[in-house]
Amino acid sequence: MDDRLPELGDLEREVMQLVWAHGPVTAEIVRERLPRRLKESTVRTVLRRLEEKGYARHTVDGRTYVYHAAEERAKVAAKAVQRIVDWFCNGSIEEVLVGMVDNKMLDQQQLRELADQVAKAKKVRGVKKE
Amino acid sequence: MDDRLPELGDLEREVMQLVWAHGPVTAEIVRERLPRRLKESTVRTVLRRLEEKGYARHTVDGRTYVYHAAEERAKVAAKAVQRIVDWFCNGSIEEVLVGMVDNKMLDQQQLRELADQVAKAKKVRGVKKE
DNA sequence: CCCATATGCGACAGTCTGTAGCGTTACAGG
DNA sequence: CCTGTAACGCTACAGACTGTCGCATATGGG
Repeated sequence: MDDRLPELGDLEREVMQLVWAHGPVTAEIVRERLPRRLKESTVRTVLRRLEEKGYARHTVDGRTYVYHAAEERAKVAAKAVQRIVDWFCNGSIEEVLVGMVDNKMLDQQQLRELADQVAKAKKVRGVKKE
Repeated sequence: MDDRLPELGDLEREVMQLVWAHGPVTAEIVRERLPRRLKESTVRTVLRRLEEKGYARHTVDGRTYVYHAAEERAKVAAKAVQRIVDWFCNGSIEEVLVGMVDNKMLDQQQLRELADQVAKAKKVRGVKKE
């Protein structure tokens, strides 16, 4: 439940982005959407690795594999951030936020708004899982 | 001013952690502090690569190299987080925070406190840079 | 002036990633 | 029922990155 997903390469990340963006996709769909033109086998290999790494799963439709994300994008991002925090800041999220403010990546007001938005978002979704 | 530092391997990260923790350090110091016992040359290679990657710098004391962090730990962490956000959330930090709340990595109250702490921290340090 | 020592360089194996060819298997139509 | 086509997984392979060193070289201190 708290598995550490392996990191992704550039292409792998691009593909995952597509998987997240457009719902379930086939290798062919991914291939079409990708900027660079790759061979089908290449795309399929990436998809397979993505599944091995735990980022995606597939179901079978006829003889076609349909891939869908194994975890929500936000969740994966959150885990990645968590890892960064653990590595560089002894788990202190605060330190990172401070660093971001220092770095002009966001300011206090923005941060405060985020706190509100998050609270709101949670309320809207309700007690989703439980 | 907004350079993307390359990612670090496990050992490299451990070493950087030491550089950040104890002020300027020599290869020997790092070697002693490291859990696993490595050869001096190994440590020096890592330090050199760290410098090549832009994470550290060195000054010379007699015939000894003294390494010190090129950038604050919090700043590097912030950049790393920023990259994650760009990759997975189209730059929406909010989405990540929501994900972290969802994942029970932190709750709204905590987030609100963070906002306060950050604001406070900034005030304490004053208008440092500018 | 010489030696001990700290340095950089080059090397090497193991792993990860991008990229793809190929043999195999399984629907779909004749 | 047989066969062609299409989708699949497997294996491969070169290039980068990393962890680990050994070694020839340069240099400061006594």
